[in-house]
Amino acid sequence: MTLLAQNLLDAETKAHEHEDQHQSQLRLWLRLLSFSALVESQIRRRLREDFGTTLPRFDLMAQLERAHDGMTLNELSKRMMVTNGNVTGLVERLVAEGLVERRPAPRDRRAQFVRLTPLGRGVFQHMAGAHARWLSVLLRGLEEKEIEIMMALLGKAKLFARGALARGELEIP
Amino acid sequence: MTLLAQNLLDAETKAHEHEDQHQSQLRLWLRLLSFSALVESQIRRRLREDFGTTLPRFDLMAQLERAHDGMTLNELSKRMMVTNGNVTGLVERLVAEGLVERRPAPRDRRAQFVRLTPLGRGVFQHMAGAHARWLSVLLRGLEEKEIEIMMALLGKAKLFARGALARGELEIP
DNA sequence: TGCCGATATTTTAGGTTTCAAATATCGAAG
DNA sequence: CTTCGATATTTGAAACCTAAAATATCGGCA
Repeated sequence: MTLLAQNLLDAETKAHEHEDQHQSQLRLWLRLLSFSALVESQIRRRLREDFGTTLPRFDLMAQLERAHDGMTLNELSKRMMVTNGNVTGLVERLVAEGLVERRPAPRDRRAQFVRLTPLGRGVFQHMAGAHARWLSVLLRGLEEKEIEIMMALLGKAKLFARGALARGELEIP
Repeated sequence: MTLLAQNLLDAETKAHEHEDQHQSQLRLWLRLLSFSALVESQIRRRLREDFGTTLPRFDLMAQLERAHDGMTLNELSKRMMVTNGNVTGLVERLVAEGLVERRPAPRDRRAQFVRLTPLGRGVFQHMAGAHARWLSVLLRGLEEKEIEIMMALLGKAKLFARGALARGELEIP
């Protein structure tokens, strides 16, 4: 038997050994997705009905609210975990609505800073309060202790996932 | 003091009483979002690089794979938790790729059944295997026991959220 | 100074998503 | 049988999102 064939067989065996684990991981992922889809759809609906805005716009404003002096588009896209081109369009619309303003970065003529206008800040604070209340309803099922457990597990999972990605474990397996 | 003003004050007091809880619920939600965004972006990338497809297409095929006789577009949109119009377009593209086929529903001329073609079934099984392996890497941080805990907590949270929604607790608060 | 790889942003093309309006059909009540 | 509210789907407009190419600038190095 060739070494390659041996390795393939090993892999096959290993795969079967861990198939149950695969199953439960898949089920967890699907459950997580369906829960977050449920919550997200309600938040989107409420943002639209109550404030005439969208979740991506709210997210962008939430990022800006913490940085009083604003931040660069690039940093914004990293924090929001979306592409640069996406942020360009979002900022465009928020500027058109008067909620956000752009200004050139002081030392770097490639970059520009973007920040909330006073209007934007006021509007956001309203929305953030409502947002927190909606979440308090939608997550009512979990007690404080359970929230802590879940926070810890998600934190651990994320840490390991980042590690695996950094080691390239997801590539060409 | 008017009744309205009294109610508003009560609401205000209540809000402050529960503010810590609000905080932890918000933090949990953000952590859940950031973890699922991380996993999702990797799965999207892998589906594109390895199979030249997208997550929504994969999701649609995954729904169809369980129903051998196919299902109606409406049922599909409910299970995927997306709008009807969305499904129309997705099915259109999958039909064009030869992975899915439509046929009129037997008794209802408004509806049509949609199902995987044999090609679609074969392609999906390949993708599903890879998908499970990616998840096994991305969720490696959680032990079997922890997965069970998280499954239970998510299930509970979802149940309560559905209940709250059914009782209209998210409306005009 | 002038070149060059890296970084910040925009643009382009295609796909995804939503809502609301339009179309077609169903099923039941009169 | 006819009408009418409900259901299944499609269409249209606008937004969101991505990847990849294009543009502009930076910063270091010869």
